[in-house]
Amino acid sequence: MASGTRGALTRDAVLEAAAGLVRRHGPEALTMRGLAAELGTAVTSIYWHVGGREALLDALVERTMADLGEIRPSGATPGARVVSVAHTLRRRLREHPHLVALVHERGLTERMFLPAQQALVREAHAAGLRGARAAEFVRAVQFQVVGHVLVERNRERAPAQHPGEEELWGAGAAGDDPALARALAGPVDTERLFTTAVEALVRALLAPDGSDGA
Amino acid sequence: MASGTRGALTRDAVLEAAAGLVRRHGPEALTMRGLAAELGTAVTSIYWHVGGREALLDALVERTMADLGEIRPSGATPGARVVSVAHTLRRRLREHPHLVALVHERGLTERMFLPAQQALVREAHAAGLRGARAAEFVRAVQFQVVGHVLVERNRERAPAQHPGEEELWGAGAAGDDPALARALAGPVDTERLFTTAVEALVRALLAPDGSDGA
DNA sequence: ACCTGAACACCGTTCAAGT
DNA sequence: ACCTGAACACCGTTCAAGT
Repeated sequence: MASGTRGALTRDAVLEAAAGLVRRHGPEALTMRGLAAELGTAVTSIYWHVGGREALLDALVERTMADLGEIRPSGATPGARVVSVAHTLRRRLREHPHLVALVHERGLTERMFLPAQQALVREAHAAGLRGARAAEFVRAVQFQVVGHVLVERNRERAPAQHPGEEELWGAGAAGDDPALARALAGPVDTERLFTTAVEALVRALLAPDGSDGA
Repeated sequence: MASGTRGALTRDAVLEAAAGLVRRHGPEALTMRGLAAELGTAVTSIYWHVGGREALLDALVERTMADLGEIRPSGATPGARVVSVAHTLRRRLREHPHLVALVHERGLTERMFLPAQQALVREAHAAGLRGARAAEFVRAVQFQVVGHVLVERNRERAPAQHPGEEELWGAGAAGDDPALARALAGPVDTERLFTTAVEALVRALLAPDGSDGA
């Protein structure tokens, strides 16, 4: 069991082992005692190197968030580049399935978005938005992307829901629109939905005639 | 301490006491032993009436979700009515601060939105959308609203973030747009942001010329 | 049918003691 | 400086026993 690198225990070795545990079995499987067993050391050694469980999870989030890296927009128009930033962030977050929940529990969703924020500001300026309008645009995209990822992760974890949409839209409950009933009863194409929503939001907020101009 | 209604212990009395504990101190404060103490009964009696902790939380979510009630749209146009549905759902969820996290943990965010779904389908039809297009519209609004509430709740729980937007946008980091730097460094008007985002999404998706029409 | 105490198998954390 | 075992104060859950 003790897969720890023999020799002196280091803070990094503890974090590495903890990250592995979380990656393989989720955050709830990370117990101080289990981690110590995996490292072949005493529980209390972990406290010496990284502190308690909370500090350990903090360090883990920090470490994973750091290698999300910077985000390079691509596309011809500001709108297209904003959409590309959204897609990149979503993809990166999906590569670390447990991170999202961990970050959410810690109230760090805001920080999660920081690397993307500068890029979005540049695009907002390029699209002619400035000041408070630009800030609101950046925030709207941020809430949209992070919110979508949270909801998406959520429904992946709980595939069967009762009573769910299937039952609700099973019969001819949708008046005279069977195609709609079928669509709502079936699974969601979250990738497509994400694209649709982000594109719609960007289109509306970058339109020359915003609804709250003045 | 024992605030329990004297006499026979009922499933309802247990749920009532549990709901009070969660409302006052949050879900993590709900322990089987603490609840038993509050009820002036043995821990194991709770197991007889409602089952374990997981079943207890399930019942609590069920019960709170039930009194979210149906949603009546208001407004002159379909677009305005959709926005009103979004606002109503957001307001109701904010009245039960702990519910959102509880529902999220249980993977029930989808169910949370069911009462609003029928109303949205009606408005989609009224706006001329049908079939898959209408379904996608409903889903987009659903993800938007629930996602926003999740992010909003999250940042309320963790007001101080380091390094946060304040530091990032403190200096003249935003090129030549001090108004934007100030806006991004300051707090978020989530209510206004919610309105802006929902209105933008609805405007774009209900526009006669959608970007992905056939 | 309803309620009980005791016991089991876990937790995270602290602390005094070792080297 | 680093690591240890023992102990503390909790958990949720099960079970055999009571009435």
